[in-house]
Amino acid sequence: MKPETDARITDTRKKILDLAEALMLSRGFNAFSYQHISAELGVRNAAIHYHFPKKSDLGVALIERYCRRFERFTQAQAELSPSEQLEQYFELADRYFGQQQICPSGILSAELQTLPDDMRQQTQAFVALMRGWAADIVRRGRDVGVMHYPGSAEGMGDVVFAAMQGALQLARFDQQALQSVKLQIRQLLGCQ
Amino acid sequence: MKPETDARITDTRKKILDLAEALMLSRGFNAFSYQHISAELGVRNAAIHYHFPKKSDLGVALIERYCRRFERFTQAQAELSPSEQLEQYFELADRYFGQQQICPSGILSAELQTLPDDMRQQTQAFVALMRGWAADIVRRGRDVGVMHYPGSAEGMGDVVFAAMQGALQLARFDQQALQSVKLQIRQLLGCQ
DNA sequence: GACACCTTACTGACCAGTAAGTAGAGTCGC
DNA sequence: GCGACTCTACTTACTGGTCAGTAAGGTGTC
Repeated sequence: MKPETDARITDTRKKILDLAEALMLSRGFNAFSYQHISAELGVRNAAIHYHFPKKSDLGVALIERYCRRFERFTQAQAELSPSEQLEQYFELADRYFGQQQICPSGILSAELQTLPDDMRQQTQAFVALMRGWAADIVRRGRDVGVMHYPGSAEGMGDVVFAAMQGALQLARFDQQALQSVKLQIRQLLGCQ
Repeated sequence: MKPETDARITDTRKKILDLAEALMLSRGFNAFSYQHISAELGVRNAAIHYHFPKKSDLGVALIERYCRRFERFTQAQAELSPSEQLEQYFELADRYFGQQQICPSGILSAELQTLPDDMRQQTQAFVALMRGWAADIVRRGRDVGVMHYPGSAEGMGDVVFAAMQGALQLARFDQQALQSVKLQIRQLLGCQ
């Protein structure tokens, strides 16, 4: 009966978000239902609706959390070198892969046409964040002389971002594809 | 009453496949129903089930058609130079983009976890085809001296394939992303 | 007694899939 | 050249399941 043991900290809302996140990244937003969450959580369907009245509310909350998390992620490694930042991004992808998941921007853009309007706008903001960050890394990498590539930093950032998103999807068929793409990007950037 | 005028050629089965293809590439396989097709076609729902008893039959037929079409596509340009072949692949992506669609391998790998088994296997074969072809182009490009890149042809092929798949998804938010990625890939390969 | 956080119980929409019937066109025996 | 048969390509009518979403009630806590 210690106050630490009754896990008040982990409230239902957060559990819902965590479960929804895992479901979205493996099955897609349209392909999971409130039933999937409530069954796993041991509550009734309507409990989910209490926290997130519409499914799009849940979706928007998910993407907002991604944005916040991603901004914390980039801020936390603002002091790292560009090549270290690139490796951090690769590790992020490894984590998704380890859980049979794909990139959130990947699933969201694939399903974009069927997403509710509010989710679509949030997705756009999230993709812009990730895209801008990839461009930042390779721009600063070239500025400090550790990365070398032709063309613009925006173009190279887009290639890195798109290739990693594609690689996570490719990795669903061939486990080695992710490693292969990571290695090739390092070589294309001339770092390591 | 000429025998040519009563368009017997365009049979329902092909119309179903064409409509299903467009729906899958824009909405995804799980997000379209037989209703979508039958309403557009002016027939009843069960008419679709006559041609494709299960939805997975329709899905498998779709991917099989992709495989056949893609093999014809690659055979037709076997004589072209590697850089011309690359441009042909880019034009393929442009066509998808022009119809607000994404790459079939993109949507199928995103939805993979929710696809029926037979579709999953077909998808794997299709992805292997496209992936092998991308590697072939850059391998032959390097062999004849018009493309230059570090690392293996397989790695570079994977990057090109994954980047183009990702670029089509990115292009749903920013129209210029596709052009940007295409240009950057050309520059990375040192051709043009 | 007010509020947060659930519950039970329900609605209406949509979905894949099935069963049975039918219209028309082609084929065969005679 | 005509009825009987058969096959293709549908139709109508239905089932059972899943879904998001709602309304109203309960329960514990402050």
